[in-house]
Amino acid sequence: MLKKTFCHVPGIGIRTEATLWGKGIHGWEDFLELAQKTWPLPSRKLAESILVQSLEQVNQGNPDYFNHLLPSHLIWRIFPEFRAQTAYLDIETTGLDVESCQITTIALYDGTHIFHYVQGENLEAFPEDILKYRVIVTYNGKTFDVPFLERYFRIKIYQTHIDLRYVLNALGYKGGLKNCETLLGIDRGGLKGVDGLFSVLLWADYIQNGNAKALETLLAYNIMDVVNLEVLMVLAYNMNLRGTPFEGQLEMAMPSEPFLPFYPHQPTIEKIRHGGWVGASFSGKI
DNA sequence: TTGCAGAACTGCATACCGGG
DNA sequence: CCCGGTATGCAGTTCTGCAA
Repeated sequence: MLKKTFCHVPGIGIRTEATLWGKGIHGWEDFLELAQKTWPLPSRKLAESILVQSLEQVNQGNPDYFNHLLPSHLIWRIFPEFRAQTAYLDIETTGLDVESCQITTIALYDGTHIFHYVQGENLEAFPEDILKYRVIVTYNGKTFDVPFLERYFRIKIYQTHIDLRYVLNALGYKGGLKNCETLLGIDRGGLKGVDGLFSVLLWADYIQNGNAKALETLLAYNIMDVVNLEVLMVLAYNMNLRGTPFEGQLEMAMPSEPFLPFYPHQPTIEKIRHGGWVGASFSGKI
C-alpha cells in the first residue's frame, strides 16, 4: 500500500490522506493526474515533486527515502515493495546486558534462505552478510537486537527497520513475540515453552557439557523466531489493510514454510526444563 | 481583510513494555 | 532486572480554506 500512501508528504496526515482516498485518489499516479485542479498550488508543487521522487525511489529499490519521510508507525507499508531486499533477524545472547553478555547465535532469513551464525564458529561473517539487505524485520529489535549488534561488532546498522513489536502492539497484540504468535494461531511444535531465558541455558549446556544437541535446539529455536517473523509481518500487513479502501485487494499470501535445518532435541529440553541441571557460572548472570 | 475552524506539527511529560 | 523506543495526552503554534 506504499503507492497509495500520501502521509509521507509534509502537510498531509492520515486525515487528509483518507479524504484523498475518499475522492477516488487512490495512488500516486491518480494524484499526479487528478488532483491538479483541486489541490492548492504552493503545497501541490511540493506534493508532486515528492510523489514523482517516490516512484523513482521504489523503482530504484531504495527504502531509506520512505524511512525518513513516513511516520514510524506506518513503516509497515513499505513491506511488499521491498520484500525482496528484506531480512528477518534475531539474536540469542547470554543475557540482557550489553556490557557483560555475549552473542551466542544469530539467525538471518530472507524469505528463501536461512543463515545462522554461532559464537566461536562463524559469528564474524554476520556484519558483511547483513549488508546485502536494505530492510530488516525484528521483534523488539530497536531496543535489543540492533543496539546489541552495533555495540558487539562496532558497526552501524543503517537498514530501514520494521520492528514488529510496535506494529503488532498497535493492532492490539501484546505480551511478547511468543504471546503474539499464540494469539495469531502460530504453532511452535516441539519448541513450545522454549523462550529467550531457556536459550541461555541451552547455550550453557552446549559450552559446559559439550552437548551438541543443545546447540542444535538453540539454533532450531533461533531460526523458528526469524521464520515466524515473516509470517507475522504478512499477517500484520493484511490486518492493517482492514478499514482502508484497499481491503480485499492488496492482501498478501501467507508464506510457505522453508526447509528447517535443525530440530529441537526433546530429551535436552526435558533435562533443562525439569531443573536437573543449571549451568553454575551462568546462573549468576541471568 | 478579518476571524474562525480544522489539520498538521512541535515540544513537552509520562507511562508502558520487551528483549535474553 | 534495565534501558530505550514508542505511544499517549496536552498545550501551543503555524498554515490553509472558507465565509462574512
